[in-house]
Amino acid sequence: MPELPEVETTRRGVDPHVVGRRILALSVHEPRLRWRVPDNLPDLVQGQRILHTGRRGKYLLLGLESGTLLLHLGMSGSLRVLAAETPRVLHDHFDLLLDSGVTLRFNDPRRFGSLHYTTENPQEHPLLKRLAPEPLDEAFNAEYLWRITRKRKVAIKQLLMNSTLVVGVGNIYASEALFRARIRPRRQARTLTRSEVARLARAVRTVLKLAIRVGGTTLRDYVGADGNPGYFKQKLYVYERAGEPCRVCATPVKQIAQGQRSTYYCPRCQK
DNA sequence: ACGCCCTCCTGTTGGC
DNA sequence: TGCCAACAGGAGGGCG
Repeated sequence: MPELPEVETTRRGVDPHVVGRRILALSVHEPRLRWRVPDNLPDLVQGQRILHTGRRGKYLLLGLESGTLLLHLGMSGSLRVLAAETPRVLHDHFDLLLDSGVTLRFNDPRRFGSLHYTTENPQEHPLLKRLAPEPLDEAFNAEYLWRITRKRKVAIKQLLMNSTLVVGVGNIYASEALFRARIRPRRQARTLTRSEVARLARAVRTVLKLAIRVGGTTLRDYVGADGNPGYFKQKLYVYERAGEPCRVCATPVKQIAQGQRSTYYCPRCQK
């Protein structure tokens, strides 16, 4: 599923095809996404030039002349760069047609994705303004993680997936970061020591950067803007490896449930 | 402030 | 083979 590395991969794939292009039309085929796409959105963006792309957490941003488009890929979404005449397939929900003959086409079987437009500073948008610091920015460091973990009883894995505390980390990278930091996912956040917090902050950054480098993780649906899958699946230590030998110590990987989500860890490597 | 539970939707898988 | 429940990568909103 699209977590930070998949969204960043999509942004990088899309960027050279869209910056400087003009939007000929936004065609919404299915407005019923996570939030209904407003009927007047096509009128608002038509004719505008795309000035830059950006990302905030798992939101992909397209900076236009008079505003910003905010796209979330949800659980099963992908945004592809295609020739405008490419036939649509099931679950293609909108097309952003550009003056180059290319279209940005959004496909999302589960419709948990979303598309918003704002003419204000996008960082002040209700969906973005409460998000935690970017994990690849300086502000996300051991000191920050130490501070937010001190009084929290919640399991550290669930804390990693709370976007007001840490952004960009979903179910896959939470398990992977905890493995790399050698910390058990069920540990209460406040019980982590200084050195564990430092290892975890580093592990989050490392795992996200490595995943970006290989185009993200494709388990089922995800493809980048060019239609290619990501290759980080081959580098997963624990995710979806229940019963298989730990790549470090060969102990069988365990699977547990936390908040209705699967978590994977090595009972020997992680304390 | 925090923690928990529910919800949105479709597709796939596994058990009986 | 068919049916059905459980589950799948997110996260906002509401409640106590």
